[in-house]
Amino acid sequence: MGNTDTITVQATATSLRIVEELYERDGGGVTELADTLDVSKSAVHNHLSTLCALGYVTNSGGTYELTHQFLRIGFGTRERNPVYQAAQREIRMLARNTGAVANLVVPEDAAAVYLHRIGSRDHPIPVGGSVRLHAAAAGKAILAYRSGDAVDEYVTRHGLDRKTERTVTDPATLRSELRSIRDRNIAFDRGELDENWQCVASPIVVDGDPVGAVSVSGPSDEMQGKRLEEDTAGLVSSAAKTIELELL
Amino acid sequence: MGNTDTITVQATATSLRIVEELYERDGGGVTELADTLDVSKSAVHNHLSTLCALGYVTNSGGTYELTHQFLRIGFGTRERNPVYQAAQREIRMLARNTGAVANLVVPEDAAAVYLHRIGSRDHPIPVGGSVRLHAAAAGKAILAYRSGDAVDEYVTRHGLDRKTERTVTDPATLRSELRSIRDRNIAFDRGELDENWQCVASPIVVDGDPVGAVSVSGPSDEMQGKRLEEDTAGLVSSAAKTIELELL
DNA sequence: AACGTTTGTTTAGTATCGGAGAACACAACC
DNA sequence: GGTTGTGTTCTCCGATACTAAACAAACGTT
Repeated sequence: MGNTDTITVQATATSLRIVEELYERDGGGVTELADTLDVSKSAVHNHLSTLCALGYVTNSGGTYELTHQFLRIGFGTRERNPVYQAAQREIRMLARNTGAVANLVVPEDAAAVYLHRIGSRDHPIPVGGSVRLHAAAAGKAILAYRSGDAVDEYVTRHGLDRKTERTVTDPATLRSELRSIRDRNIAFDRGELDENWQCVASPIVVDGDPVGAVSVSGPSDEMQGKRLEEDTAGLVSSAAKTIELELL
Repeated sequence: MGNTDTITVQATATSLRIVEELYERDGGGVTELADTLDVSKSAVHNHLSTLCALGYVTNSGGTYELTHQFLRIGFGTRERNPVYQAAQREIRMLARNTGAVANLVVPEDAAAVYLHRIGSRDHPIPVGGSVRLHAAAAGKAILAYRSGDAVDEYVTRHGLDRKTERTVTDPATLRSELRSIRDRNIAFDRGELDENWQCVASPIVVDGDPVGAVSVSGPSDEMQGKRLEEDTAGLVSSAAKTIELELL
C-alpha cells in the first residue's frame, strides 16, 4: 500500500511532540516547552489546554504533567495481546530459574518491543521501549523466522544501523547468522546493543510466524562462557517452546 | 488560574478520539472509524497517517492498531512516581498476606488512579484506570486528608455522581464519613463503586498531604464481617504506614 | 514594600492547514 | 468480469491553528 507515513496533520505532531517533551523532562512549563520545541508560547498553551481537557495532561499550578491515561491505554493493549497472556507465567519462571532478567519481546514493524520483564535491573531498554530488530538477540530470533524476502526488504527499507562496535551491519553476515539461529533456535547478543550487556533469546513461532521472542539478559561480567551458551540457552529455548504450545 | 480546560486545538482532539476508538475496538479500518466518529474518511486517513509516522499507530495491511508507545510512556511516568517506588514491595506483601487483590491508588485531579495491583482478578477498574474520589474506598481515604475547603470545592466543582445504590451522593454524609475515616485511618467501600465488590483502604499521608492510598478489595461474598473489618483493615493500615515511612 | 523579572494567560488577525467530497486504485468475492 | 467493499489520493475552500504582542499574576531582590 502507498506511502502512508506522511505527517499531514501538523497539529497532532505538535501535540505529541509536547507530550514527548513532557515525558522526557517529567513535566514542565509553557515557556520552557515553547523554547525547546521552537513553537510560540500561545501555541504551546493551546495544545496543553486541549490535552488537559482531554485528560492526557494535568496542570498543577503552572507546571504541566502527563496523566496516567498512557498507562491505561498501554496496559490495556498489552493485556489483550495473546502472546503476553501466554508468556507471563513462563517469563516469571525463567527469571526465577536463571536468576537473571527475563524478557518478552514482540515485533512491531521494524522494531522489537520489550513487552514484559521480570527481574528488572538497569536494562538498556525500558519496558515498552523498542530496538531495531537486527540489534538485539530477541529481534534477530524473530527476524530469523521471517521469509528471506522479508529480511531483504527489512534491510533495504530500514538499513542496519549501528548501536555498538559489535552490531551486525553487514547484510551478508546478518543472513548467515539468521541461518544459524534457525538451526539452533537460539540467538545470542554479545554487546551488539549495549557494550556491556549480553543476551540469549529464542523465538516464539506460531504457524511459521514469529510472533515474539523470549530473552534472558545480564551484564557482560555475569553472563559468560558455558553459563550463557548452555545452561541459560536451554532454559530460554524451552520456555519459548512452552509458550508456543500455549498459543496453539 | 483561568479556565485552561478548553479544547482549542481540534485536530488534536480528533486524533485522540481516533486513538481512543482504536483502543476500544482493538484496531480498525478507515471507513469503520470514519463512520463511528462522524468524520470524513480522508480526515481519518490523514490522522492515521500522521499517527503512524509518529510511531503511535501501526498499519498492517488496511487495519490500523495502536503501538506500544503508550506502554512506554505509561510505564515510564509510573516508574518515576516516588509513591509507586516506595509502595511496590508493600503491595506485594499485602496481596500475599491477605490472599486478596491489593492496589496502590494515587490522586489525579478529581480522580483516583489505580497505579498498581497485585493479585489481579476481574477488578471493576483496570490498572491505569480511574474513578471519582468519592466513589471508592481509596479515594475517600485520600479525600479525608484534604482540607475542608478542598473537599467543598471538590463537591461544588465536580458533584457527587452515583455509581451504585450505595454511592455516597450527599455532601453532608460524605463529610461525616470523611471525619470517621480520619479517626481510624481506614476507609470502607461496601458496594459503592460496584454492587458486588468490597474494599478497605488506608491513606498514605506525607507532610499532611494525602499522596495516595493502599487498598485491598474482593468480591462481596469473600470479604465480609470480621475479616473485612479487622484482620484486613489492620494489614492495610500498617502497609500504608510503612510506605509513609519510606517516603520521608 | 515597591520594583523588575519571569512566568502563565488572553487577545486579535491573518496565512495555513485540515477537512469534505468525489474520484481513484485495489482486493475479495460471488 | 462485474460488483462490492476496502484504503488512498486529489482539489479546493473555509475554518483553524498559529504568531506576536499585550495582559495578569507570582515571585525574589533590593
